[in-house]
Amino acid sequence: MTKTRSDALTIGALARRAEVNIQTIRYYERRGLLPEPRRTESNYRIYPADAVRRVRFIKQAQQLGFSLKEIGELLSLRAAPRSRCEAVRRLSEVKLQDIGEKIRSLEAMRKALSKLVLACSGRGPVTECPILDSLDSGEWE
Amino acid sequence: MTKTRSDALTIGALARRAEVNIQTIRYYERRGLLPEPRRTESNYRIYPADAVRRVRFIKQAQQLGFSLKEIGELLSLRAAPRSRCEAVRRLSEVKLQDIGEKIRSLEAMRKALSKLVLACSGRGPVTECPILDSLDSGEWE
DNA sequence: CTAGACCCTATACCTAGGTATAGGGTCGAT
DNA sequence: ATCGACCCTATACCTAGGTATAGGGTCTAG
Repeated sequence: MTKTRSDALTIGALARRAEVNIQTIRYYERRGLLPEPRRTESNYRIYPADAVRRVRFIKQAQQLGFSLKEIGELLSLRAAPRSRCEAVRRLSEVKLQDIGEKIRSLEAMRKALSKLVLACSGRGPVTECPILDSLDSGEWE
Repeated sequence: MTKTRSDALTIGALARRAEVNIQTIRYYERRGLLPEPRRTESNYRIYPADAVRRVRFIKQAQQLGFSLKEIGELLSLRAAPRSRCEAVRRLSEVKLQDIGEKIRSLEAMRKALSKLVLACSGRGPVTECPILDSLDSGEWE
């Protein structure tokens, strides 16, 4: 009793299973992240069941911080049988560096801002607010 | 010899001193972050010298992570003589929390991705790449 | 046979923070 | 008087990642 291949999906079914909006599927297709699927006679898209995995791949990669453009590169690498794992690792390392920079930048913000918040009693008129004052003078740098 | 008030600036001079694009000044005006300045007879904007501080205030606040919308709130607070420093501190605390969340989210990304990079030898064909594999299966969650 | 749920394309709109361009007018020096 | 540097408005464009709408066609259950 092998499953006969009636595991084909309409776009709506794919979107529900992959937990994205229908429009998002079409958008990914336009962006080249999903291949153009077969069509029925009435021009409806029909997807094989494993299209769900493909969409989830994209979502997972986004959660790791990859942009859609970068995800396109990952997918091309995956599709090219001659490519080496090395290339994937390189993209990932670049992304790790990006993430590190973002974290550092946010930590600098946090440090500067929390210093200001500590300096601010919360009492007193806004004209004496140390937060506004320092934004004005740029002292906090 | 007090400086006579010929310290008025054209938009270009203001932009140069505040180190922003001319278009940015006009954009801030449209967004309500800069008040509409006086005009010459020929309809040129003219700014008092301390408009430079105002623009820098905006830039500094951006560097602390405030959006232009939030900066608008800070500026309104500053302009309202009855408002209390308390309100400024509240906005800043909310912003600190935002920043903290972003950092946590980036750290989760970093952790997950660096685990994958460590698992990847960089050798071998892409079909055996542990990074791509795990994106596909979602195991790394 | 008709209502409702689905699908199609094309186009516009959204947030956020700007930047660029077209088609003008003005000002100062030579 | 004319050249270049400046200014004006209005509008379009940009990145990133979608979402919404208009105006259609299709499919299926009752």
